[in-house]
Amino acid sequence: MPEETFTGNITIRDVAARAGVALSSVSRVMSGHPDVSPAMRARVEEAVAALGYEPDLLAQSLRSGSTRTIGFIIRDISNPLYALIARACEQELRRHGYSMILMNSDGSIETESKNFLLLRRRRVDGVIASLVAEDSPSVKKTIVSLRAPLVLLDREVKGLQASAVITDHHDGVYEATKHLLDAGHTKISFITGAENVYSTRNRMSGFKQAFADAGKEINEALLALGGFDAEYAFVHTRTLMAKKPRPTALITGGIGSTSGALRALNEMGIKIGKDLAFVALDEWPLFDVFSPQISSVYRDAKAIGAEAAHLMLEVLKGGPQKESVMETKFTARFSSEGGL
Amino acid sequence: MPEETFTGNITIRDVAARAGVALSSVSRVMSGHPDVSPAMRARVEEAVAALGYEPDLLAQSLRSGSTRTIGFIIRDISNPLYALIARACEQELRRHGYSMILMNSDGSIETESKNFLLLRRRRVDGVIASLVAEDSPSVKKTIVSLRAPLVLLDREVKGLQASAVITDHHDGVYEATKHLLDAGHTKISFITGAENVYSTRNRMSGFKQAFADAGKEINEALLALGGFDAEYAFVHTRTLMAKKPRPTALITGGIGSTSGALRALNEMGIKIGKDLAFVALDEWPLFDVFSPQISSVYRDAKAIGAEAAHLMLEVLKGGPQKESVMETKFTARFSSEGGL
DNA sequence: TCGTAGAATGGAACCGATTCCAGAATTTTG
DNA sequence: CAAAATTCTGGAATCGGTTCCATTCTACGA
Repeated sequence: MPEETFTGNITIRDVAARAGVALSSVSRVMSGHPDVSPAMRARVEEAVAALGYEPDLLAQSLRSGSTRTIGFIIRDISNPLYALIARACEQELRRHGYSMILMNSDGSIETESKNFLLLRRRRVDGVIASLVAEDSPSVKKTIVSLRAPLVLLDREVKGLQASAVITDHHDGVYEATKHLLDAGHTKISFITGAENVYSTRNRMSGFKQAFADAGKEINEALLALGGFDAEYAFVHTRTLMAKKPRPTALITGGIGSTSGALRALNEMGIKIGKDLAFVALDEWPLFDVFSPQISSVYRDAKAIGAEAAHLMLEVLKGGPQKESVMETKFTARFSSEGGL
Repeated sequence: MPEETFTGNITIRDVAARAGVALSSVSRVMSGHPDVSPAMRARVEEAVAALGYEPDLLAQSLRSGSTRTIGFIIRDISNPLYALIARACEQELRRHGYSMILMNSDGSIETESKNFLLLRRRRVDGVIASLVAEDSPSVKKTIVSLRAPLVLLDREVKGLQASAVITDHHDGVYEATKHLLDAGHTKISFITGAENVYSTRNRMSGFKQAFADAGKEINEALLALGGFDAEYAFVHTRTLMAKKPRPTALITGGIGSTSGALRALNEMGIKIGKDLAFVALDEWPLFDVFSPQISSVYRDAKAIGAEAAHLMLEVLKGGPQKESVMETKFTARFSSEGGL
């Protein structure tokens, strides 16, 4: 009987000693290697069970080169849309034996860059990310240096090897805009992030298409495409709503924008669905319960998260990189009435 | 000039070769060890810069025994309260060089247990968790076997070495209940999770105290203390609201419960603030913007997350385990009017 | 019966760092 | 100026596994 000291953790060495076999044999049994006799398997398994041995994932990772860990970088987990995506993604990754390291970039390119660097040092097997911007050369360089598969969320970066889960905002926004135009609106405001990310460009393309099809002109002065955060939307809602010919309708892109705009409108005493027609892109939980009920362009965050995980697992299995397109759906509710 | 092949990663070996020194010297320079001559430091730093060397965190972890990783186990990251906590916590941990592995337990004790086990195999330096239940012996055993510091969120487990961030729900709930009792309500329903977690017990204690101080009797049949999920609240709201003498007021504990209850009330056509006085424990983003405006017992999720990180860092530095108490605040809004 | 293919096992190198220990170089002390 | 103390540096062991290679043993066909 070997001198097993139970002060530290039980290692493969302890198991080998107890079973009276070589380290390599224990390893083979644990990993299900075919070159193992039934007798050997039984002896090792007995020792493993008796000692309660569990292989150290750190040591395994160092040797095998795979950490079974995926980095997940988003702007802000407290954004309910991202939270739903993250949850579905984590569940799916976990089902396949992967863990998720979560990092918030807080909307800062430097933080985002640092996060990528750190994930590289941690040797993660892959990264799922929603970039702050698509046109940052430093982030791009960092990503290339990762040499690990990448899945982008609603982003398109030229010259980058990556899978992506892309939302087709175009159709949803087109329907929403058409809905407003049909009701007679032309002074339509749009508040969302900058056009250096796919989602904004794609949304604007639906917006423009609707105007073009209706033979109407977009009033560029009513657009505020500068940031996804609530603060930006708050400030610009106030500014836009103070203009001389006031916009009669407002579309906000993203939950932060919607949140900031609603707060500003509330403070200004502007009632949506009455004084102003309002459409939100992306939904809140309980959109259908709270009043005023808000017209929205919906997307299935849970499906997006699961799909991101699938694309990642696919590439990790040696499969090809892919781009999945998720759809959006416009629902007219009370908030998009009135305003004229 | 050594034969540096740039096919793989740059290791400490490459740096040592280029600088013409021993591995140990490079290691000493990198870790800021005092026994290093200025000349040595300069040579090594030149080589590090020239090669772009970054130490492998995996290898460092294996040797040093510290992964600089904290596990974070919660029921559901898509719960906005947890999302805010997680974000603040991650930011704080990141500022101190730690990364966060996020795991959802989905309200299942088995999943929670598996998560703890996995975190142990990953050799995380600590775990921050909001347990599904406090009375599961299997989870308790698993936690003890972790032999890593633990910070509990709103939980008290007897005979467990752990720090904790505890919310003082008592006072907030007391005020809320008093508010309802003062208005003349006695048939007050309460829907939330089971009493095998601290938060429910502490909330019930405030609830009971208010009744006692008012000299009124609690109607036990109007309590539904069985689950934090929306589905449970949905079902029991329907049942409770169908009782012969209908409750005139309803308190829901937690965001899931509130969500399920609101949906049920909406379907049943019961208007809060008019047909029923309603108070929610924990807030949603934009509680003050949506209508009907909901009376609530608020707690600062951001502060809770940051505090959890602090407690963890404290213990990792060798400090003592502690328990921090966060306060709650009741705000009466429109939803708690009417009902009688 | 012997040579050889195949199965099973042990030994050792390796993944990429840290750290202890011994020895060389340098400085201080008597 | 020799001995001792101090400062640096290199070598080797170690963390806990995986995997290649060589060796032994068994079974098979010629």
